[in-house]
Amino acid sequence: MNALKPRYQQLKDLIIDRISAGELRPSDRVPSENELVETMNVSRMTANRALRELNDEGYVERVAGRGTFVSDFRSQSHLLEVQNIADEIRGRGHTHSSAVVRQSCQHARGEIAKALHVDQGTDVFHLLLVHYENGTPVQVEDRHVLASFAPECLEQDLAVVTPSAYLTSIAPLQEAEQVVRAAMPNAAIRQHLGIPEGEPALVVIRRTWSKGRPVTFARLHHPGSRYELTGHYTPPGTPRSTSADVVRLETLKK
Amino acid sequence: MNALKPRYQQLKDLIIDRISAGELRPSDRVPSENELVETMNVSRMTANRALRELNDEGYVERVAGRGTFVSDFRSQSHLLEVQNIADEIRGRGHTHSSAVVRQSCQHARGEIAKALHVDQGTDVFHLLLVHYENGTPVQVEDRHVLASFAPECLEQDLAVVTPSAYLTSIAPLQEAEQVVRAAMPNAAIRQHLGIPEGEPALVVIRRTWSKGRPVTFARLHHPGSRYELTGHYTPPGTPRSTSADVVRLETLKK
DNA sequence: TGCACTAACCTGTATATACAACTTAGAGAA
DNA sequence: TTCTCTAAGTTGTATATACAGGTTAGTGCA
Repeated sequence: MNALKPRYQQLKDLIIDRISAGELRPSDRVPSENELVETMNVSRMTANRALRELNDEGYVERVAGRGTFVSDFRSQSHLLEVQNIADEIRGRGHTHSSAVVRQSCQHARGEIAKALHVDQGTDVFHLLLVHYENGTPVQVEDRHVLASFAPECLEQDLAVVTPSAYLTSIAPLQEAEQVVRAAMPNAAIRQHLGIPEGEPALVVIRRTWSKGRPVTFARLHHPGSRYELTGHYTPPGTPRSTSADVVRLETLKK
Repeated sequence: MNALKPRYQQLKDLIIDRISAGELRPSDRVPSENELVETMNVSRMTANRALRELNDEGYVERVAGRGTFVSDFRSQSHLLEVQNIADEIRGRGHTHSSAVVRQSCQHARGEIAKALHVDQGTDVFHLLLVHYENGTPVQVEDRHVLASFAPECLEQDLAVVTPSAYLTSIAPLQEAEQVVRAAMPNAAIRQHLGIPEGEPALVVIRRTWSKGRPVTFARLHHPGSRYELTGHYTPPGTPRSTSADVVRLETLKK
């Protein structure tokens, strides 16, 4: 029953776990092939395969003659791939945490009412959270939710279950619309993100539909210096291979 | 000099070429490891690595006991409108024009060489253009093209046929990778875009693949105050999750 | 006929070995 | 001191070998 994983996969898991646990940090040295041969009792080719695949998947970078080093994950997420920032961060093996700044009921007005296709004065919940990756702020989530769609929204502990996780648990999303902008954040946003004046923010404005109507409208501010969106398009070749190969166009550790 | 590729890479290229040429069609059987051992004069482990990586990259699917088969990837190319800003602008009923600032041959180094997967010093063409919508600058295109991919690049009048239009006329694109960032542009970029100091830029960094290798690397700067990216996402029961949903991305003038 | 079994494939993994190329620390010479 | 060169360690690749397990066609028995 317990299908034993291949040895090379066990090695990969072991190293990924150590990275996830923070035991190995970006640019730290990963045990060399020969060290793995001795400590893990495998052949060098098996250790080579484990480290090579971790390199292909972006977890580590290998330099002939020097060694293998933990990649400096730069925050990135997939364009148009609507996903939970908590999952995104955890998918990088990092720790997600968040703080709830505001969680209240308001009457929709102006832009919000228009975006949600409701009359002025309709009840909406206003949520303001800061999301942290390994303790560093990476997103300010300023979200409005149609109260009739998620009536128990104010009772949720949104620091534990993120708004988008909670909302998708209520009903599947049908459609999402995103706008990406570069903008100068105001002082409040700057303070939440811990960025200096003059640094731009990457702003994602997202509307999500469920049951045929828009149910939530969110402004997501990210620090321009620490966050980027990646998109990937493949007509004929290479559908799979997780996040694979392609993504690294930055990160030389200096 | 022509650094000889590893044997396993030669095998991969060979099979990709046969797929690209239509000689091997989806669900066709690919030569088995043992057949490659005999016909290509390699060891089985080398053939195994080639086929295994092709599997990881989605070109083929392998079934233990049965064999290796060309993946059934679906029909081609949307994204082309994304590739060409001239079409996007004209699609809005506006007038596109562009000015060529630089069109020269350089030796790849640092980030460029890394992004294009070539050695330092490899010939690349450097193109710098400014694109205008109704006379207003909307994009600075800073592009590097593998010289071996587009040897006649310097003879083109890129103000008439945009670089991306010219490149797609040479060979179909296999894959595109995009990164979106918010950043403060330098003085040169600011001047080209006609924006004041302190205004952020929305930067799209795009790499495109053809014939299995990255062939061009472009940085596209847009004025943050006048440009945004919009995307649309629908999660219908698309069996192919990874590719199709990430596709539609269009620029909109505010 | 119908069925079970087997032989011949195939992929998946693991090991031992070998050589090449690269990097760096340190020994040793000027 | 400063420079050069070497030795050790590292990754990258290639091969030969071995065994496990999945799949299929075909043999041969009932």
